[in-house]
Amino acid sequence: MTNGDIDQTSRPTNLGQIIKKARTDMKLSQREVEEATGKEVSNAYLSQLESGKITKPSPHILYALSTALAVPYETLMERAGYIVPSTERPESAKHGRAATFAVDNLTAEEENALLDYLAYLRSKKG
Amino acid sequence: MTNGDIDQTSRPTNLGQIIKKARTDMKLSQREVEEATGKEVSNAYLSQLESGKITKPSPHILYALSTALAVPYETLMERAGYIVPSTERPESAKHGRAATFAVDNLTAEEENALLDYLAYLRSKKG
DNA sequence: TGCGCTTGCTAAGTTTGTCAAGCATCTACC
DNA sequence: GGTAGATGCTTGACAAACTTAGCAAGCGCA
Repeated sequence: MTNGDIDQTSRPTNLGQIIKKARTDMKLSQREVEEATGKEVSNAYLSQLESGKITKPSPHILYALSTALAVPYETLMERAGYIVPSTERPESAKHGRAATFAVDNLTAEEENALLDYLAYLRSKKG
Repeated sequence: MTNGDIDQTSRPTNLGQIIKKARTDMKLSQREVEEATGKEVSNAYLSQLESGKITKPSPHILYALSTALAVPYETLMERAGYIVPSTERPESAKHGRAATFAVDNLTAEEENALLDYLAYLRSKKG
């Protein structure tokens, strides 16, 4: 339909094709996958996923599929357009300096004192 | 309303409370958070999140909030009930409380001021 | 030929995240 | 008093995820 001809044999790029390829590679039917996920993903829904009618299934669904189809969870998450936590962040000092505080295991009192102080600093600055 | 009295000062356990505490700790209004996320999270939606009316916001939303509120993305994902890929078992320190400062939005001055203040606090206490 | 079973798919419905608009309350300043 | 702005919250609408029931084509088998 909306679907032109996509090279099914080479490496698939969108989520639906990844799922479909993984499933057919394992020689499973859609209903078998439904079983394999413990009914967490219905065969009807799987069909919609593979045909691209659903573009962003919830991580829960993706996790079930990742285990049933032996595809890494992160891959599916990424392909669904979700931001994948940690797992290497290229540059962005991000944790660099922040770690100073993180590593330092603050006590609750210290945390509160620092937060108050920070609020004070910022209020001063406007 | 539906909300009994929940100890707001101690460490919150559900998503809404985590978000609310992070926001109030930073002394931001809901509309300021909306701005801070570049309008990716509306103040109306934020209100529903904090009050627990929404239990599973999309990872996209959680990511925006994590950066705006300086709370680790993984924490929010976990609290929203999503499975977090890889990333060691949370068993150990992780950052729990210190992460409140996760601090990619501390300026260098603020960081130094806070570190000095922390050193001062600890020297006082022995 | 007909029956049973499987496979992939779709049509229709429910649920839920998300937003725009607007209301109620509080503060502050005239 | 009045009115202006900020803050938290609710409401109504829409879209997208997800479910349930069921259909059409294919298979083997008596």
